Amino acid sequence: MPGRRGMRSSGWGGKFRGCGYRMTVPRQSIMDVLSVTNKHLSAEDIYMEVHKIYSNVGLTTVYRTLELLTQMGLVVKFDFGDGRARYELIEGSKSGHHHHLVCTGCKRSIEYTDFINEETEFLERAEKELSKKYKFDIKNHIIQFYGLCDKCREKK
Amino acid sequence: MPGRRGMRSSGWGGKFRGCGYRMTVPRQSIMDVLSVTNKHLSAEDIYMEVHKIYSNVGLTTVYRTLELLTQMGLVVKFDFGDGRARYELIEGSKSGHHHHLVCTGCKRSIEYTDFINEETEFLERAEKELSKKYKFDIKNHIIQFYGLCDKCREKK
DNA sequence: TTGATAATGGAAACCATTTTCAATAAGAAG
DNA sequence: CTTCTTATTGAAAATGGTTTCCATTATCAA
Repeated sequence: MPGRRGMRSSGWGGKFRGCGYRMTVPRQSIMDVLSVTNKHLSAEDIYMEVHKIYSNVGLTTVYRTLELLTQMGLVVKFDFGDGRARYELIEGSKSGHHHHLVCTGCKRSIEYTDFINEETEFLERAEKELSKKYKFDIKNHIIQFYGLCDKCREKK
Repeated sequence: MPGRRGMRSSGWGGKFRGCGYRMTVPRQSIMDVLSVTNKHLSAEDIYMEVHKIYSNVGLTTVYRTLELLTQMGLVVKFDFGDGRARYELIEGSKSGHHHHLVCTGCKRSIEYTDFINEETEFLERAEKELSKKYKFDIKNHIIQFYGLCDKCREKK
């Protein structure tokens, strides 16, 4: 019976400690929120979600953890132009790899999963070569298409 | 001898008027700055540049114009994570179509033009199909790779 | 030239994100 | 289990890029 007692669910702790960081209650609960959702949440969204369970976790910590996760390459930070950043766990259990269509009018975004296979092939090669050429340790990527959604188009 | 008298250089005026907007001195000067540069400038960068010639153009107007240009699909707005947005004229005379490698450590970005041809083929098809499927009027796109640059990697 | 109204600029307001700092808790060592 | 070092945290205050307000000015169709 491996790992009784502590048994703090998922193995994120190891990941953190492996990078020289500590696993804490706030961090664990933020990971929980991120791995359960299937949408891109803002820092405040996450804060409110975490708050339901641990009402003493502060918004500041949420921001700090999100920054840390981004550095570690576990999370991607998106900017859809509405003034607040969104975060997604890479390969976030739920919705698989995807990209976004962003409306420059209402700033809403649509997630799409089309072409992912063709993309992957192309992106993997690009990633490999760019890493070498520019001495970059590439952790992840984003592709976003900008334009006007159905509703915003007819408004104008 | 077509268009004497006014002869205000480039044909941006028509583009603006065609969309129901007016061509003004601030707008013209912002377009001038954008079409001459070959790097992604922040609103303030543009403001300072414009200010050299027209010291009475306000920062507010720069923001407003940039937003307008983004809506019109003439400009792309980038977020490299350093807290200020960057703007680039599409097909901005100088550097051609390109994408960015963004360092999550120092927030600096590297512009690359590799793979653009292969990309284009793929993206055009994606753009066409996504437009139809999601009823989106796609104006442009971005691709960004995130990771750590050479310097930031050895720091940690 | 004129008039309707789009566009502007400066100052004030916004508000997401960051910084500060004293208090707390993770985890290695004993 | 207790101790000790120090990473982490939370609350409040500060920051600073971007927006909003509004009286004034300028564009351009008629």
